[in-house]
Amino acid sequence: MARNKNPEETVNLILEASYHLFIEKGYERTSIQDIIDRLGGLSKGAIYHHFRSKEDILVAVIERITDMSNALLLEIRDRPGLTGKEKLTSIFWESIRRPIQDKIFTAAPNFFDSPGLLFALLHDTVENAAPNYLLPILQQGIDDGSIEAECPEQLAELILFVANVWINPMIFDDSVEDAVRKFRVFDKMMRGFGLDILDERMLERLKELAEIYNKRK
Amino acid sequence: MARNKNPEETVNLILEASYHLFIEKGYERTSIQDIIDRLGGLSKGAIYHHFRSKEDILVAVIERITDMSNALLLEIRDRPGLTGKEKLTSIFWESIRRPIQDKIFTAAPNFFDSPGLLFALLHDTVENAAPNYLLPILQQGIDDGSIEAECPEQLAELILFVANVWINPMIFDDSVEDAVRKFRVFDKMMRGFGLDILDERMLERLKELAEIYNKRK
DNA sequence: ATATTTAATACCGACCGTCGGTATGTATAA
DNA sequence: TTATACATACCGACGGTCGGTATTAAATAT
Repeated sequence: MARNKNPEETVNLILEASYHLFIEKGYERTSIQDIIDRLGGLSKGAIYHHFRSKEDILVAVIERITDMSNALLLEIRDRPGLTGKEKLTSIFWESIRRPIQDKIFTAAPNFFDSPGLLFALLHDTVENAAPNYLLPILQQGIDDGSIEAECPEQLAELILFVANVWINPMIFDDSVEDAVRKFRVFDKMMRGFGLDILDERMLERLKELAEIYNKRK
Repeated sequence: MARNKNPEETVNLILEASYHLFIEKGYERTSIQDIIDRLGGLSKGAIYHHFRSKEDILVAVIERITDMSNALLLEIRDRPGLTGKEKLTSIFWESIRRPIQDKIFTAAPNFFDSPGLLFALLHDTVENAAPNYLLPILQQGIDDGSIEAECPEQLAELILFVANVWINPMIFDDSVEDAVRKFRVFDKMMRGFGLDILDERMLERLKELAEIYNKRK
């Protein structure tokens, strides 16, 4: 392949190809050669010019995914004119209304063949998303009186944790009924913390999603 | 190495060696040669006589770990003369009193370098532990009136999920205070489900554990 | 301004060591 | 004698390296 004047494009191409391959085949089962083939013309040397290792590519890909999935949290956190509780409600409603991780979950029926990806999301949840995005929202809620919490750091972790790793993959559950039950249990958990932010509108939308995804199997 | 009269011993040796290596170095970074070296004398042919692949060894090792960590659940589930709620309390108290996963967590400061292991525990939680061990206990509690739950299947999943993946690794948290906060949030969550099973005795024991593990770092 | 040199870098592809896995052989237990 | 517990030589594929080439931008000279 001819030399590119602005190499960022090449980096993007590599990441794009790797992203799809990692999701389709899993990280371990994707070889450098696979990436080269998909890029059609780019050489091994080129890849190793831009990345130090295969794992380095994975890290960059994961960063993309987490950035993408955190974009909504970031935007809502800084959205003006809302109470903390309203922001929390917005997060759940909007992430259900237009599921960001669509591409990941739909394109990757063997998402669970790639523990690395799931684990990376988990790691990001604890190290980044919870303290930097959800915690400030809870704090604001505590300040403006719309939320009550004794240990907001841990509560933020728990909520994102359960939402990302337990609730989110529910679309793979064998039945819509199970998805609804998960939603109810999650709702009860949130109410236990004084957070009555889930409503019937969300449940209806959830059923829609569950049905759509179930049909694809 | 000479031929062993009962080959089960050889299988055990292979699993034992692999178990430690997987925990110390992670699965990916452990080579078959590493296992051979650790076994001292046994050959590659021997290993591939007893196992079809490296992944096959991993599966067997994971089965050992999950069996070990489920042994307590199994025993308590079938323990006679207790209400469902009392059994639930027993699970938490006894798993804190003598932490089963001691060996895993202490021997593996890079446990999180092995997403595969963590993921396997997670998978076992959803597919095995929750439906086969915790759910019957919740069901019994519902029957004998000591527990109230609308969706026991999902509740069992959630509880084990949070306990295994969020609470259990807390010993690696930077401070004892954070561990205590996690415990409080978890307690509040359980009380939200009408399960007031955690008490001060557990908290004290937890502080002990957290202090012990923190000193090792 | 234009031409020439220089240094940096985007990219190539042959090559290397290591890995998981296999084929074949040998010794021992039943 | 036959099945099996093990040994060993070997294979292809893998991640990664390295010397080299082509292209570009910056520095310098004209």
